[in-house]
Amino acid sequence: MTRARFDELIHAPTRLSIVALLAAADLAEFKFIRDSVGLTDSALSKQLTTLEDAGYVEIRKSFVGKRPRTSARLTRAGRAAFEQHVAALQEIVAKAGATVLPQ
Amino acid sequence: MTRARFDELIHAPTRLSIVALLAAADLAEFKFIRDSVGLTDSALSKQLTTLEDAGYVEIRKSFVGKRPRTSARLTRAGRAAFEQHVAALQEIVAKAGATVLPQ
DNA sequence: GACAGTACTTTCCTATCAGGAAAGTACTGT
DNA sequence: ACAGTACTTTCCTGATAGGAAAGTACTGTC
Repeated sequence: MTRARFDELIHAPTRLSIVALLAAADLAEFKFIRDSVGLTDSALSKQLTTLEDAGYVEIRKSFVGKRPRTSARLTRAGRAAFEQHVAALQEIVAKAGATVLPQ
Repeated sequence: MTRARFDELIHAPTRLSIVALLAAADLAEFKFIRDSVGLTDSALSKQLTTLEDAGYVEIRKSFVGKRPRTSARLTRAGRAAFEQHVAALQEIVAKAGATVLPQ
């Protein structure tokens, strides 16, 4: 069972979207994330750096043909932090009459 | 079924705690909330005002003997907003492999 | 009657943070 | 040479949170 730990870094709305997206998508491209969460390039770049600095996200630079392509994926720590945060939300919310269950 | 609507006002960590507490407790006293969420008087007072201004919380001033006592409770709108926000969290999180279910 | 105490509320201030715009980097393609 | 792609970094602004302290309005005590 994943223990509950509220994570302010993950909780922030845009980062929650990003992390949940990465948790679902495994590996996601910069533009796909940007469009999914509705940010500008600069804003997403900074959020990804924040997540990378926290050790939650790994940034992969590769080439598609000759064009650079940046992708992101959750690290093991990032996935654990996300799961723990969801568990923390569950604890908060469960008392109020709803449940957050890991599948 | 409650429709999903992400609510930034409710999402902020301390207000999420306050609203979830009120959703569970029905009517809660100032000091109880303050100690539960770990805020100073001033910080809690401001958060309650914010929630009241949003129409999510009703502040009740009463007397216990001669001493003033402030209590808070969710309004119907506040409860609905909380439930919709939980549903929005479910939508975000569900894609990632977990579920938020209303009970 | 002055002063301490209770129960908050409001004001003041600081620190943080988020996001857009614009400029910068590095390379590709015409 | 110049435009374009794909970001990254810098600059700036606006919003917010929270503590400290002062303010308000009573109550209770010496």
